[in-house]
Amino acid sequence: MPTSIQNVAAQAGVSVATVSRAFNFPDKVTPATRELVERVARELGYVPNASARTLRTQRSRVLGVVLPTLLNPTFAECLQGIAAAAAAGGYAIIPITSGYRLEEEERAVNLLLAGNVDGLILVVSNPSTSTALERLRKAGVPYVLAYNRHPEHPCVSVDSEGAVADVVARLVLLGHRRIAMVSGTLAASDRAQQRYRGFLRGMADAGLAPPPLIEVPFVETAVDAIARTLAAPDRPTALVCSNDLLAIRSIRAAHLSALAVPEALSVVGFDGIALGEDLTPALSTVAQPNSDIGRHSVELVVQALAGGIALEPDASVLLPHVFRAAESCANAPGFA
Amino acid sequence: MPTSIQNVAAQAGVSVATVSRAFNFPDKVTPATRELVERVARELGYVPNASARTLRTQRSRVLGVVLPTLLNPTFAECLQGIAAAAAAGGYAIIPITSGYRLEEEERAVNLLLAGNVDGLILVVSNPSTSTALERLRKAGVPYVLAYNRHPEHPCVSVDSEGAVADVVARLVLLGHRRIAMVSGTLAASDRAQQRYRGFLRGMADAGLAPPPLIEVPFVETAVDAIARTLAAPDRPTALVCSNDLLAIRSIRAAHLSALAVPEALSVVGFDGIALGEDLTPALSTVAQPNSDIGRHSVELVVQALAGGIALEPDASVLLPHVFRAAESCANAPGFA
DNA sequence: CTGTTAGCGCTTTCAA
DNA sequence: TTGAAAGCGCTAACAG
Repeated sequence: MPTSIQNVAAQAGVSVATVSRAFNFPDKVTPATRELVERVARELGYVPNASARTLRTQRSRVLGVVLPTLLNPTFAECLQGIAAAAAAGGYAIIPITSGYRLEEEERAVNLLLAGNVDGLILVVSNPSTSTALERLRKAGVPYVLAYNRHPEHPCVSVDSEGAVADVVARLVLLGHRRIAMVSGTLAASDRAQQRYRGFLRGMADAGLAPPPLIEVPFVETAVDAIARTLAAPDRPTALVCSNDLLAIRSIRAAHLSALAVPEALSVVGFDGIALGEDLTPALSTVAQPNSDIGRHSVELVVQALAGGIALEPDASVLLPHVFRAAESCANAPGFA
Repeated sequence: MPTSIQNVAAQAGVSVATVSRAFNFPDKVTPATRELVERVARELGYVPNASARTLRTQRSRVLGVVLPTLLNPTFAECLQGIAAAAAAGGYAIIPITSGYRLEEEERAVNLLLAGNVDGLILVVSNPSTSTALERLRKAGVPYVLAYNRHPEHPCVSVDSEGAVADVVARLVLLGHRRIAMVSGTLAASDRAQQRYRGFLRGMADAGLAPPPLIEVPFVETAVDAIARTLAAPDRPTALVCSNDLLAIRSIRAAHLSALAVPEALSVVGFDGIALGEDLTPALSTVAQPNSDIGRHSVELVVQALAGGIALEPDASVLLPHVFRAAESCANAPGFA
């Protein structure tokens, strides 16, 4: 039975307005009154009712977060950053996962909007095809996309395309010529598309013909699919993976194919999940500042909220990534 | 500018009560009225205001979740189960991470309570020392502990102690005699304590003297600490790890010590994170039904909520675990 | 079956 | 500096 402001007021012998002020504008009441109210409130275990406050002020001080999944540590790390920044700004968060499904993204946005969130951070499958974003814009609720990149939306991301092109260039320098890319379903993610584009560009820049993309729709069959490619006589000597989880599965596929990593096969990931550094072999990867992406996203919407201004696409920011060179990547076999 | 029930009523030419009924008790209005209301609501993009509803009904249909961290896939997997079960029961969730810190656990509970959650699922460091639980019980909000195990609280967990004792027995059967345990700070987690107890029991049952616990307080130094133990001439031939993340680091430590896993060193984890199956070597581990633990926890509090009854400690349930035999564990060196 | 109305707990003018 | 009172959007008696 939560105590209400009424009880505190009665017990303290002041009006509810005074109790409210004592909490929200401590300077607008006499120090004596304030202390009295605070003491009584503490004694009664009074906690302001968030719903009532939200209803009255039309601000919930809650941020909604829509993520594909928490099972990929990338997003878990990002969420950690979001949570920290939100807390620092006096906001609570309510995260919902969409499982990379469009209708779930929409459901999540609806749920969050109904829940009176003041703003949203979201990672969508593909901004171009997202119906949820349209609804969001119409609702007039500030939002920013994390990881996604799109000219019509405010985004916090890294240059995925450039990063992968660089990776290819590095591999070429290490003597690799047969370089293949491993990706999840391209259609399901704008990031996968950007990364693949970077792969194609990198190969073109090196004057190499890109082999067919190894597209693995289901994680369950990923290892098999990759192993199949590794069984070919002209198998690649290096695999560029669209994310770290795929890189880990690539390493497993190599193992099952009796190929040593990195001696017989180099593997490079993308994301920079913390776990990658503890693996054996340690994962070479394009490390994104996952936590910062979250933090920065929050800061953008909090600023918009504070200023009462809309968030425009030109608020977008590209955060720096770094290539984390580690054991899973080395010279091509036979390369001096 | 979210449309209110008033607007829908006016536009449809009915009273607000009718609109409310059309949404909450569709059978209590004429089909014609219901369709009219639904159509108008859709046209106006009406979404019921959650805060107003909560304020009025005193039920938020929101469950609070307190977890140590999402960076450990164990809890991310559990949260996935929680989210699914909550959604199925018509509840939203708001998860908060506590970073294994007591004061954060308390902060989280306070925040959640202020946020009007109807019930809570929590994973605390140690139920015995948790001040948050006392506050919770007093608040009269139904809650259940996940993973924790304590006679005075309703808990959903596995028999950690028995599981580890079994692991030791298995290792002994494989010829291992020098078996050591790797754990995080014992004081920080009741699970770590239970698992260690299981280790001691397993060793005692086998008539073996347990070597000192390898306690690694900080993840950053875990690999070094473990490697140090592996450098000793009477180094263990098997490592029982209190969780999968430690097992992964143990494998890395072995690698840095030029010890092959499992040929020179067997490593067994605990938790059963999905990733473990894709690693090389694939992780031997005590697999907990992480998702089910979450699901089951939710079901307990939802039932309590529905029945209006308190949740007693005797509602606790022990879920089955399975030993997942995989590549990281094998015969002791030289054992036929 | 439908409408009127009180009030959930809080903030915020407006007066005193 | 403080208090009285209106009202945020909704649901649930209670009437009709």
